Amino acid sequence: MGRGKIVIQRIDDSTSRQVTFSKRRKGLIKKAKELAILCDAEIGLIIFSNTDKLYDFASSSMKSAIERFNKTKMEQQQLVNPASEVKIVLRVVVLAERGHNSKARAALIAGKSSRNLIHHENLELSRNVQRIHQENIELHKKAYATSSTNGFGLRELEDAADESHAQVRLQLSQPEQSSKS
Amino acid sequence: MGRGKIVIQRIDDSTSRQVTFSKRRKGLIKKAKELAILCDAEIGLIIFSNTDKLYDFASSSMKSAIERFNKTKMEQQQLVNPASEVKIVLRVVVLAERGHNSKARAALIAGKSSRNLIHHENLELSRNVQRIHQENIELHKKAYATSSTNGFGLRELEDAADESHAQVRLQLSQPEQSSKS
DNA sequence: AACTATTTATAAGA
DNA sequence: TTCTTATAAATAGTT
Repeated sequence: MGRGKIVIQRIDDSTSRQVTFSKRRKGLIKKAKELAILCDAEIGLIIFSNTDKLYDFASSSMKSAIERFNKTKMEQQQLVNPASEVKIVLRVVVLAERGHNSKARAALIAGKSSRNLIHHENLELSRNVQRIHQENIELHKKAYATSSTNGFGLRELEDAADESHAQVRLQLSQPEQSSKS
Repeated sequence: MGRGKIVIQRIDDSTSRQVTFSKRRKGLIKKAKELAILCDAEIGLIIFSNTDKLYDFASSSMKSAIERFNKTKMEQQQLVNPASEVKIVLRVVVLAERGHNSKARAALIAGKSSRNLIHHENLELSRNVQRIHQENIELHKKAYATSSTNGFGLRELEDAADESHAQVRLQLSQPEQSSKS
């Protein structure tokens, strides 16, 4: 959309790259805002220039968008994952063959009730999968919680200082006066 | 850009909202891609429809974009924060006046060497700020590390199972054969 | 930093 | 829904 058509490939000239970046970044953020408002969508947009400068837009907050993204991705993973339990059982068999699990190995060598063993291991492993997954979810929660509910983070200190600003100025001048009198 | 001009406000009719969302989302992602290529920028774009469906684009990976975003925000905070040290000192004075710090209060009441005390507290608090900040940075690192280097996460289990897939099939059939012979 | 000729995106209609 | 098309908006190259 300009005097001439362009091909979408890296702009070599650094000056026109910078100019184009400035124009298109502005346009992109505008369109992100419009989409969020028009369609009631939650949007998070992160842009780093090739000079490492950060520009971003979030319709609610970037934290919210990222958390929702991670949550959604994790749920999507969970829907795909039942297959992995089967794979894990297969892996146990391989490990058993390689001598990493003496119980399984013995059963394989004996060639008896390998199906029962596999079923049994399957149950145990399913529980482990569930546990590990739960741990991951909680680690994620904790990870995000730490940055905002640290209890005595810088945000809290600043807010407290801001709140009592007027009083602070008063208090600072009083000791000087009393030591002179 | 259409048959008529529109005002940027939530589209009430759910059908046209859906149609507009579909068109504009596509346009937004296209423009994000173009900006990334033309200007060699790193971009992460997260879009949730009002029906909770996720659409996203990342020029490298969303993980990379989010980590870089968090890292940059943290560094920006650090640059802004020297001011907070001053504020924290002021807060100490306020707290002292309120009786929360007997040492500081005593000095304030005596009206002597409050500047020395403040200077002293400043040094201590600076160290605390540094420590808390470092803790935050490490918590962040840890938070991101846990989701990818859990050691025995599902990814690792799946990869290991995938690797030995062919062998697994062999191993599964052998015990059955040997028990029949 | 503006300008404007063109291209591109898209609102409304089919 | 998908396609069409008139029109609005974005922007490439210029000044």
